[in-house]
Amino acid sequence: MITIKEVAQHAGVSVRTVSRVLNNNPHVAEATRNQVLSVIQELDFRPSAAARYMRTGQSQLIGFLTDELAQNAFGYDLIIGAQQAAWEHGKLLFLLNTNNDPEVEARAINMMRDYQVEGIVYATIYHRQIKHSQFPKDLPTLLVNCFADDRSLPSIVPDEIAGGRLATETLLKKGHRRVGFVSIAAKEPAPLGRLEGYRQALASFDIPYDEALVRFIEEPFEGLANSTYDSVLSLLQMPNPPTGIFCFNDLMVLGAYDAIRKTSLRIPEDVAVVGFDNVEILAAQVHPPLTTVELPNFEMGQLAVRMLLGLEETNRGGRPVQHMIHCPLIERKSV
Amino acid sequence: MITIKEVAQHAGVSVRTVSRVLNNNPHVAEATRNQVLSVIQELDFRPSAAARYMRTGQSQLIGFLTDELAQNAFGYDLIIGAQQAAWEHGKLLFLLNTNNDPEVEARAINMMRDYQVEGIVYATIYHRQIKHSQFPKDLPTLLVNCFADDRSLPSIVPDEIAGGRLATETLLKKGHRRVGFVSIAAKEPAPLGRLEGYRQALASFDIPYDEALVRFIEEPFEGLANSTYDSVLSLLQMPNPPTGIFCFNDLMVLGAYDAIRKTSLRIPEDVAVVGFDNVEILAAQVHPPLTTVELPNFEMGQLAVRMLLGLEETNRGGRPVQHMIHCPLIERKSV
DNA sequence: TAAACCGTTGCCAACGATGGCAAGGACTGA
DNA sequence: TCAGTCCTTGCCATCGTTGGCAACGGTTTA
Repeated sequence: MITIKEVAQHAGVSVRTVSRVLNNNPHVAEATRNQVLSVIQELDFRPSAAARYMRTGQSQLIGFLTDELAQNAFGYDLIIGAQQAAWEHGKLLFLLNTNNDPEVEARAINMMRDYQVEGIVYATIYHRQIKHSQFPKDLPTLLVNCFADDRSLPSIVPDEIAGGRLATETLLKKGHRRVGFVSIAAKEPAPLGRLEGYRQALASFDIPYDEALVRFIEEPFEGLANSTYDSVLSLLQMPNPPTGIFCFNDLMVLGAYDAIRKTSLRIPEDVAVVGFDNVEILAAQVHPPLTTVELPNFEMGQLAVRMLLGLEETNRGGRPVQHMIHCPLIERKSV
Repeated sequence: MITIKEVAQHAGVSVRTVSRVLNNNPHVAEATRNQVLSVIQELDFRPSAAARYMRTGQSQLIGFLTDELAQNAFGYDLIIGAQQAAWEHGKLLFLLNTNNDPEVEARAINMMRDYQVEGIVYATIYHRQIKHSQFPKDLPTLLVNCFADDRSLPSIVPDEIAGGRLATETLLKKGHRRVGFVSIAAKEPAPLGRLEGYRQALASFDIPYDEALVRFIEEPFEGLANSTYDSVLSLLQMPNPPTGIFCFNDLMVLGAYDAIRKTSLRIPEDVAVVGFDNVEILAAQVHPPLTTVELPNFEMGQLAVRMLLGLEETNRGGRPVQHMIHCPLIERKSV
């Protein structure tokens, strides 16, 4: 391994001067700088990040902690967004997937501290509440897709209500007056919020909420698409069936499509469908391509890192910012 | 930040002794060790990885480089597998996604060198050949899902031929004698290998290869499921249609299922389907659940790290090992 | 009784980089 | 001509940790 000392020797200057060149210090004669630069190139020298950190206290590292997120297709864009933002600012990302095991999580946080990460992004796969106490107080922490029980940490979460409203309104605006909603039976922000959005949208069109049009799939959620098939089928077999269906997520749309085709109805002519999440390999590949509300994972990851680096506001009125991210509509062909 | 010096002061011993405790050096009296340990706990001291590296030259870091892999749902298991193996040996993973941009890739490798990673795992999304020259010769490198043009680097790739054979045999064993194959028109190891496996399986059952039963989808591959729909439909409308269909990947199965249902045939009673990749959110969720050949991404990631750490053979007869990973069949309900 | 030995401990240099400080040379202005 | 200034450069301490070496007191051995 080449060191700064060797570079100095080869260039016939002191170590201090090489250091100055490395750090773009103006107090170096142009000729000296070029000389050093060429030696650096020639020797293929790269300063040791560890040694640099020792002096400066800047590790340039960001810890990225996930529960089960990284195991799942849904969240990968989040990591990529975070990585890109980090990269743009010369930072590197440490990725650790804890599989939602508290013990692993504690060990992961310790490891990150060992490497003196400048901050931690903690991202969860499902929008949920977490305990703030698991994070060290002395380390900047940013939550994505989750929020602290006492709101003591800045967080970024999707605006589920607005998203649910948008999905429903998309159907209502096309003239659908009987709109079904297939969701999951869980007391979590996502199903709760999207349902609330669904109700708000109906209300804004002066349509009464009809609970016969709403189906909640119970746990376990393994065969989710399959359960959705049953739910949608029962919806379509009602005497006054819905002409538009809002699915809680894109995965469920697989089942919904099957059910609609089973009844020989056409999409979108007879029944329009709107999804949620915009998982590309589902939404863009099903037939017809799915109109869905996007969970802007890439942007959320990007914003998380930017906030962590202090490039965005993280405090408003003395309280950590709780960002609500707008989920845009991705129009394809199912409405 | 607490340092070893402060621990030493609090414990009333020398820095050297604390270091010995930290490194489980036997030359410490039991009482002293306990005393130091309790101070460490009390102060919540963690040794600085950077300082430690400075002395020992062991960064405990592994670079994980991906082309577009991390952007795609297909490959995340690979990353999780690698991470878990690294974790088990006290190593940390640096994740960098280069988006297949050579410039970013070069910069990423440099960054990893800055942090003195002990080795690099380079994983690609599609099985392909890469140039060995982009990697530094002085850094252990392991290729996953790809191989070096001159085979100068150890690599781990799926056994496409055996996988294709397994998929096809699964159909043949159930009595299907007319087996269609829908693939992509690309001169890459995956389509080439799986086709070869398909031919071998037919041959072993004494069935002549009939090119009318094989369809190749041309680029671009955006609407892949949709193109598959057309291909499968044309296959089923042949005078002597296949009763079993092998799809190059699980994504294409979405289109295949649609086409089969369109012709009012049942799966698997009238037409059996086998996929490839075992992408959970597709294979386990379509109806009926898909029997498919698994691309064992988790195991490949795990093996990559183990090989990099020297826990597995990386050289045989003076040549870098080129591992062929067996792809097992995941039986569900489509055959 | 002295030498050898053992277990335990501490001093100090080293890893590779940075930054404060000072010094050398060239130039300016009086 | 000389002091003052500016530009450029080098010396050296420092960051937190580890490991070689030496020293210490106490015990065993010849």
